[in-house]
Amino acid sequence: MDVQRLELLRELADRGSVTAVALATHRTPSAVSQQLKVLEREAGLPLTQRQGRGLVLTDAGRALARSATDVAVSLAKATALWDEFRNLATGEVSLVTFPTAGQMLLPGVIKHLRPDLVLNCADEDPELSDFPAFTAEYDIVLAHSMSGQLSWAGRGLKVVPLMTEPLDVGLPVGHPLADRTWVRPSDLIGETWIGVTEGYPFERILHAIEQEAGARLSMSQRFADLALIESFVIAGLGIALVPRYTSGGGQPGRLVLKPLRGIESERQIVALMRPDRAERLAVRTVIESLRREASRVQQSQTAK
Amino acid sequence: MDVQRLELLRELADRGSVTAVALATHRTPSAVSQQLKVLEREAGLPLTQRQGRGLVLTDAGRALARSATDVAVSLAKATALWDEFRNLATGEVSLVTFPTAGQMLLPGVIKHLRPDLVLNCADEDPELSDFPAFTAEYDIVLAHSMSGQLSWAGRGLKVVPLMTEPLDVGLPVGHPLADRTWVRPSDLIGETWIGVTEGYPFERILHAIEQEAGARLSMSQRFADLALIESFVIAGLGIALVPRYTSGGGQPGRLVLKPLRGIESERQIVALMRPDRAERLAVRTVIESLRREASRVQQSQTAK
DNA sequence: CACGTCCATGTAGTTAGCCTAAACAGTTCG
DNA sequence: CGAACTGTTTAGGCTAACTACATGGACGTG
Repeated sequence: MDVQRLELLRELADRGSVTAVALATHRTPSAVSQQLKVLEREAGLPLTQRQGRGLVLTDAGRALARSATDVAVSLAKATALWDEFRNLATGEVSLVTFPTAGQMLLPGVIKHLRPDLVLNCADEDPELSDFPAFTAEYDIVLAHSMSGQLSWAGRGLKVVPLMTEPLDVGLPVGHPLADRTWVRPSDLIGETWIGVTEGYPFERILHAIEQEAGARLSMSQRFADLALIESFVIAGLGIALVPRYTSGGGQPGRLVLKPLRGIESERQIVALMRPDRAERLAVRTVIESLRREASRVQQSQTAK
Repeated sequence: MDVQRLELLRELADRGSVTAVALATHRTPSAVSQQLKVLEREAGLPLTQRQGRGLVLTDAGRALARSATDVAVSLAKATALWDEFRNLATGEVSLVTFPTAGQMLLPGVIKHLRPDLVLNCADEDPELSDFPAFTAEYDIVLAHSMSGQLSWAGRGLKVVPLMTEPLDVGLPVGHPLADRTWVRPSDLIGETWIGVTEGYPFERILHAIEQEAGARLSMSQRFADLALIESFVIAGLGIALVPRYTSGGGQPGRLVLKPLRGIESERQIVALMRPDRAERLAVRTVIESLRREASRVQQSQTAK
């Protein structure tokens, strides 16, 4: 019933290997192994079992790891409480984001943060990696999903919605649809598309357009980087689905955005966290700042 | 943010002195003092302050102690969970009761308990001592209160209602009211009463009778022990307010119970626990058994 | 099929942290 | 004023968790 040992079990559940846990907790694998063994003896039933050269949790181990999370949460609440008493939301907070969200939100957030609260940011390509898994490494993970679709439910992570961003159709100036105020799926038949990489969330909306319009879209290129996609659109090589608030920043006036009607076309930007980390005062402060910044961006954009 | 230290702070909040904490946790006062000092240094703000020769918590200390309870609860839940996995509700559970509840419930409970779950019982006089305070010493505290009146709210204790027991008017055989099916407050004017000790919960109902009947009751004796009261009633020295399910056991047929109408005359029997202890599997098992036994008693009595 | 690699886990030695013991200091009361 | 309480300090021992190193399976490869 030792908390440190429970925490180790929890880390094992999250990271999947003794070595990874050891690395993350600044210990030798031997120390981790020993402590887990003690925990197992205390529990009186096997919590782990070998699988190949690795180690996996048993059902009992997983259940215990889950309740270890509750312990970690209440402990984090306690430390947050006394941070509030001293009212200093200080310390370091780490964050990963996908590029567009970082570009849209982070500069504003960092500008308004107290100097003694350092926010360490990094970016990752959302389609290359399992974003929820980053919650083991980073305090805050900015991720996006299509509306309604909660791809990271049930993992026991805390999900804080920050904003919903419409996805518009990006056109080059002079395009036949460029003087419309909005477009429908049926308008888009026959166009050449600059697509996103396979598996990217935008993909679903393109499929929805195909279903609605009753025709397949021709997809000439597939890119992950938004700026690259835009440059292709501007060059007249095709049209693309782009997030409204983060598009056209590089070459203003040369890219035309048209709202898409007849289909729900938006993405949700959320913050993902391990529940215990979400309780930290410094983390909560950053989240609050993110929410403010997000609504500020949304306000200023809809005002246009 | 060490759990053991938080636990110590919590104990200090509950018990009020370093020595008491040391005694309860099988340590020397020195050890407790040192750990509290470390905690205070970690917290960065004073958690305790001297008062006379004793020690009291500051506001911050109390707040931290409260969140320490949450930690203790989640930890207890974790250990309970793994006890469930091994499904052995084993170990020791301690319990205090006031005499009548113990007489009514405990034999039946202990009879149905697994032999490897030892229940250590004790009784205390409810008016002599602060019952909620016993939760520091015992896992389960059986207490009673008048209906509606929750004298132990807000202390952060877990309260589990077990049963409500009517309080009847006890009469000697041959008493003028003995052939009635029930009595009203106005019927009781002019009687001599055998009362309970000052401050006892029954007191409130006697006052309510006085208010309803519009006259003061004459109280000749004041006892705490029920059997003593009954013997006085049987001897014709007065009438008394007695709990229905636990009266007349000693000398059956010589005491007559009459329901009291026109006034709510009942007491609630509840179990009081520290919230963390309430989570222990063994404790939960005992509580469940108490509830079953209570409803069994209530069933068999109302069937008469 | 032997070899290197990658895991997890034993073993021995070191160290850090928590405890006891005993002396000390402030407060209350007879 | 001293006896009997409080809680605190200091010194020192012991437990327990860590590191370093060695061991033993499991996987992939030349």
